Amino acid sequence: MPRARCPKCNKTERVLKSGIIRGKQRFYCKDCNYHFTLVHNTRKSRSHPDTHDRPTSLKDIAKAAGVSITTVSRALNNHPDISEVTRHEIRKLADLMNYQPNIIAQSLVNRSTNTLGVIIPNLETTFFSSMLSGIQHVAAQSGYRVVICQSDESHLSEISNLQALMNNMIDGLLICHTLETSTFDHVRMQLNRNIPIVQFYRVSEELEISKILADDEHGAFDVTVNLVRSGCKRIAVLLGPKYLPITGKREAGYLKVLKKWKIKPDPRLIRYVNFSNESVMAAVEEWLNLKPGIDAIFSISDKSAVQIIRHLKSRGIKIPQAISVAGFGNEYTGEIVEPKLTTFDVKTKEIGETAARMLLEQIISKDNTPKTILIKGEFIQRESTRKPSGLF
Amino acid sequence: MPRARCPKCNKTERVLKSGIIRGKQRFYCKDCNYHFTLVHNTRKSRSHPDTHDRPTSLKDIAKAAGVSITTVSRALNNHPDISEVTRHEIRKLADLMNYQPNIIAQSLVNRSTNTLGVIIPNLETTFFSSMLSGIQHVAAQSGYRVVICQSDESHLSEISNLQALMNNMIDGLLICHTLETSTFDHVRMQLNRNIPIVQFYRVSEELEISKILADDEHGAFDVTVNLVRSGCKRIAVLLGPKYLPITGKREAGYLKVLKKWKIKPDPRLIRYVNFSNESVMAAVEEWLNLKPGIDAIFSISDKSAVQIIRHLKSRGIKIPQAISVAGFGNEYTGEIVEPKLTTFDVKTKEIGETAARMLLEQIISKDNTPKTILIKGEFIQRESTRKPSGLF
DNA sequence: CTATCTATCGCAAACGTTCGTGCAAATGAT
DNA sequence: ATCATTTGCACGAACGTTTGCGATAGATAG
Repeated sequence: MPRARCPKCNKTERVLKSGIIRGKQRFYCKDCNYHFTLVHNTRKSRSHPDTHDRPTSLKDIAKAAGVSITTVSRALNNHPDISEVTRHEIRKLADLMNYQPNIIAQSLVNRSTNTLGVIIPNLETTFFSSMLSGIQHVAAQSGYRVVICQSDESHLSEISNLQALMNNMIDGLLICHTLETSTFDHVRMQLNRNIPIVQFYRVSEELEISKILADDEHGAFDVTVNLVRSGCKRIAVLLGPKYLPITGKREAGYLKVLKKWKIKPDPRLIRYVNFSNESVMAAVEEWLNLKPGIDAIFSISDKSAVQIIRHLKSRGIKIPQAISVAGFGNEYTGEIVEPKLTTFDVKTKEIGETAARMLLEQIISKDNTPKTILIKGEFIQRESTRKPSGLF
Repeated sequence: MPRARCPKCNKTERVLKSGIIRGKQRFYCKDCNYHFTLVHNTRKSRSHPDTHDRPTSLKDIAKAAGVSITTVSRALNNHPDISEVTRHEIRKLADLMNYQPNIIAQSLVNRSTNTLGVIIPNLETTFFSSMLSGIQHVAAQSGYRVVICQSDESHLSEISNLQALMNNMIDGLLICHTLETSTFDHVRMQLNRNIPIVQFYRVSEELEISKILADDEHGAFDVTVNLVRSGCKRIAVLLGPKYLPITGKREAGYLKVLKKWKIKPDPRLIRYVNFSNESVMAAVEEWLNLKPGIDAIFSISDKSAVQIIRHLKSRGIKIPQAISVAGFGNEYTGEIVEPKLTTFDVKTKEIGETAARMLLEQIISKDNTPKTILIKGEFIQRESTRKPSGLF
């Protein structure tokens, strides 16, 4: 058994084993009263502390300039305590050594990361990705980074994303809930940390935080009004899940028009679906078999509306002569489909921009009093509905 | 002049001004030999160090459990040095106190952030946002966050985004260059840091880093072959800017088919555009005025192809009877337009997923040897081109 | 019972910043 | 010349972790 050599007295006689620590054999020299293991210098080369390959730090510049770390930091931050000559000298040196501040260290001491978190149901449709685009632009303008999470319309995923993001990583959160999300305890639990949260598009009214919404009620009102004015009397409406505030708002807008025009609402014409193609088509088929036929379909989303148009066309139904179809959202496909889709532009990008601006404002002002902003949309008359006659 | 009171001796007589520091007046008490400013306790309440409103840290748990910070850290990290009882005790306490580790502090000491950076030209089109979606999914599976930057097809924006992201913030970078980007020094400058970079979709061959590409040459080959087989002989092709590798690859695929079928290439049929609608339409108009007319248009992107279809239809040109139109990319709109667009599915989401997987592999293995992966796409025959006769 | 070993914990240094304060030298006022 | 003030810089603590190593009480072997 080759005895270990004590690094202090350089003898081997009085050295004995002293347990195993993290897989390595440890030794103990009775003479020197010294514990040691055989593998050393794991973390950094202690023999030559200069030969690190790390990016240059303030310490490196300080050493090169012959000043303290503090001075370098202050010089680079334009602190008034530093003289013009020193500042200049240090800046030149920092440039030369290609110094880039370590954002992580800055974040640790400043307790802020200049990062916003975004939780969004989906990125593969322009509807949401354009919101994200708006968010990212506004954030970048203010020097904020954006980290994103897709919940994929899964409530559980939303919860885990939320918890992951809120761990000291972000200065504020933007969230657009999934279709599944009907309880909000996971958000409520995070409110005691002092990280502001702003909901956008799909919001919950039971939370006392800021919200950015599309003007769903007015939007649905506008669309329905235009359908009525064009002569439609039996307008079927496709809505989202019943517990979503968006659904309620749109239904309210729709019903308000019927009431104003004294049209008796037919509950069979109001259907709540989960956006899946099957549920949409099932609703449409039922409508088509109704005894007093329908003369218009107002769909929750442009995507469904486009599917409906294709379906009706395949069944030989003329649009808009027999049935008018209107969508909601103003996605690009609505411009491509034939006939071109009448819809309501909810200004998704503007929603994202406004949400980000509000969040940044809350972060900077440190004032978290809840505000709500409605983004006004715009009715877009195209070809899938008849033109209003103007007699009303 | 109200003299300041010394916080030590509580006298005002021997206190004199001592410069201005960070905007605040400083004082000096000759008796106590003590410097002070009037505003105190900015960083934390030093009088009652217990009454912080910070999230619970290891230190808090340590104090509550009566052990050292080290022990708490090790208990929570399942370090073998900690006994079962202690570990249990501490975990229970941590749960109770709602402890969440500070990711920033972890990142600082571990020198890794578990974060990937993505620079992407645009988010408002499904083409790129679905790549991002793929990236995000793969990253999330491995516990990595994703921070995104849009370059908005601006070279300068790409550069500044790149520099901002590379400052210790991310463990690896995924980049898809802008249309403007023809020099790559800004990327080359970052290669000496040991942060792996992977290019995807739009790549540069002059950089020795990993790349994930669509199979442009085969894709263009497949599309062109199908046009030729359907009887087209004068196939106009719309390409991107000449300096993009993608352009070269597609042109090569196109030319290879012509050569194989012994069709003499006509330089007037090959146009390089910058994706703007005007440049596309200008090219189309020139083609339509050519003496021996064209019988097919193969477009760089589905978006342009759809625009071309609408343009040709508005001029009364039958598709595909008079002119076939094929796109590239397989965007959703191609399915909506009439006639439905024949195109090539480049599998954007798969490109994103593969890029993220490769980057993660490089990060974990610490092996940055460049690899290149071609993502195989799929030709999609729809209605905007004639069916191949099968005689060839 | 002694010699050795094991299990379990704590100390303190690092990671790269920012910032309150100390302090000597230069400057200004009388 | 003397004292009051300003200037310019440095020291060291703090942010919340991780981790190498030291230390000790109990266990085990001989």
